Amino acid sequence: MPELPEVETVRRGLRPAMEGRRIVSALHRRPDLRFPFPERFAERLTGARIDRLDRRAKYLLARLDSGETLLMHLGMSGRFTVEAESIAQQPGDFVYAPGANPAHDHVVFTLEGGVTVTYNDPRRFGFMTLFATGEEATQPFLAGLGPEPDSNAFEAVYLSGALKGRRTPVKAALLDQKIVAGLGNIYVCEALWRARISPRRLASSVAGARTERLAPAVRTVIAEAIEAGGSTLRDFAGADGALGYFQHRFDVYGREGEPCRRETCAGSVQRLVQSGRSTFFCPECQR
DNA sequence: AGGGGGACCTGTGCGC
DNA sequence: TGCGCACAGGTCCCCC
Repeated sequence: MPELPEVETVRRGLRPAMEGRRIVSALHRRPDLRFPFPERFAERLTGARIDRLDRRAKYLLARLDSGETLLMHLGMSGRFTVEAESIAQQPGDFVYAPGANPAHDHVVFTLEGGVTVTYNDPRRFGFMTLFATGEEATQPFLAGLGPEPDSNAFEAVYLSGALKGRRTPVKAALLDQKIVAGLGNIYVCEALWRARISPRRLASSVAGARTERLAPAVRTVIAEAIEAGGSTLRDFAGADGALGYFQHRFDVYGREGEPCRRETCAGSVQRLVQSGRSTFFCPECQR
């Protein structure tokens, strides 16, 4: 799945297709994804205009003029495709991304102007729900999320406080969406490499100079990945062929056995498993 | 209460 | 070529 940069890339791709358009019809082809669709899902969407498409952490939030917000999460393998004869293709726009098995087209939104937005998700870890706009603070998925990496709130002093006393490897702490919103397995590995911090180091021992390096490392890796249009791995197809090239810039993720990219380092990238998930790091320069 | 592990799914790629 | 296993971007839930 997509992590924050991929979700942001999807948001930017979907905006011209969705914002300002009414939903002519909505269709879900099964009763559930990860969770059941909410009551009267299609009915509540039909006729509503999408005023704005926002993002918080890895959630897409479509603000509707009905007073509700459509919350969408892509899980591990979710992808949106757009078919829109009426939208002139501009550099950076979405185009239909072929290759998805249509058996996993679970949701189809038909919008004004001949625009069709289809949600495809083979593993079905994604989900959609509706809530009253303004109720974000009591929404289980949104309440308690940590700051966005690009927000002023996310800086070394905050991070130091958030990691303090945590008896867990720093890698696990950075995956905790309550500490910082939007990081996933790839960008945590990349940020720790940039900050020269071992993923095995206890979070409680990351403070001072290390948080001074870690907060900007998180911020810049996410910013650069967004700038590159996210990364395109297996299940994540951004859409536009010009997008999604950040994976070519991974310093450690998926590079087991290859040389460390730090010029001053003679080490090589190792893979280990933490909490059942792969971690890639350089044991020479990450301490 | 915090932390670890399993569960939820399907698809792909690799070794035998 | 075929089969079985390991692994994949997330996160919820249960148990310790």
